[in-house]
Amino acid sequence: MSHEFERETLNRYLGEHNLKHTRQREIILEAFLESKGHVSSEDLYQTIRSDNPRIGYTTVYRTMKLLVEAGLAEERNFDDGVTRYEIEHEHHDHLVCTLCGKIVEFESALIEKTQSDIAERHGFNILRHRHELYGHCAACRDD
Amino acid sequence: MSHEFERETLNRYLGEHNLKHTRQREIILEAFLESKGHVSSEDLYQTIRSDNPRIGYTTVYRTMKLLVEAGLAEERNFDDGVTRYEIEHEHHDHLVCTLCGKIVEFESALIEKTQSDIAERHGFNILRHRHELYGHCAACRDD
DNA sequence: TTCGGTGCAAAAGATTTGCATATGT
DNA sequence: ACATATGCAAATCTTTTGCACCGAA
Repeated sequence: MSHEFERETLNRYLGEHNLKHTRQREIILEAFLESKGHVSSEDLYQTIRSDNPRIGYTTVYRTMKLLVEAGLAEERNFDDGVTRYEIEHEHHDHLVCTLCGKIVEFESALIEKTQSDIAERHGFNILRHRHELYGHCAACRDD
Repeated sequence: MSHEFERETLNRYLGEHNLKHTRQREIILEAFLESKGHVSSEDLYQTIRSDNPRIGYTTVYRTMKLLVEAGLAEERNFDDGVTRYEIEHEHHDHLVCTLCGKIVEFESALIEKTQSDIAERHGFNILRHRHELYGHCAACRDD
């Protein structure tokens, strides 16, 4: 899947919301799509900076929020006080290595089902959840 | 269970670590134990303030970290940028109402087991995890 | 007396906001 | 032309630190 599809989604969103298609937004979307995911606005700002010194970090922060609004990005927090973004795709949770920072995605229908049961039992209507397992990955355990 | 037990735990900890037993620490521990749990340092500071205007918020922040060290408190974060503390007790996770802020604890052996399996499958050695379900509680859904 | 503790003010770090200017449409 | 976007600086917000003074042991 090329990036064309994503870019089109953004353009449609911009059009539908009276927002302008700017060079900065294009550059930021590009950098985001090319990232491995789980990048912070600061990461993207640093990456973009070298080729585009005139771009402001404020614009990156604002644009990432916009991408979330547009449904292209999803916000994630991994307990280190930095907001990270990943390309929106099917629901999943994360394993995080606290030594090297490696992030692995996982998904469990059984856990999802159990969550629903628990929520129902407590009368809650669940809108979203966070589920993160923190520890040491195989590579780090060998050191 | 009275608070005497907890206070003794703190005193033992203080003694074992060459730390002093101060009036402030006593006041803060008292306020913490009397809270319903899931309180922030700021919450405690405000509560304590009325009776003890001379206490500094810095001391509250520092003391809460100390209580965590001592094993009396546990740190929690619920996505609103504020660190909360609860009285340390058996492991559990949380349901959070995003409308009224209500926090309900839950525990599931099935989920714990599934988590272990997933971690093992990915070669991770899990040290801790976060699992929070966000939504609307029964009371708020009725409004 | 001697360290650790406290309180204030200032610093930090991530993110947001005010505002004058620049730029899509 | 007009409304939105940008970029810089300054403001926020929560938590941490530096430092002179205080107080427990």
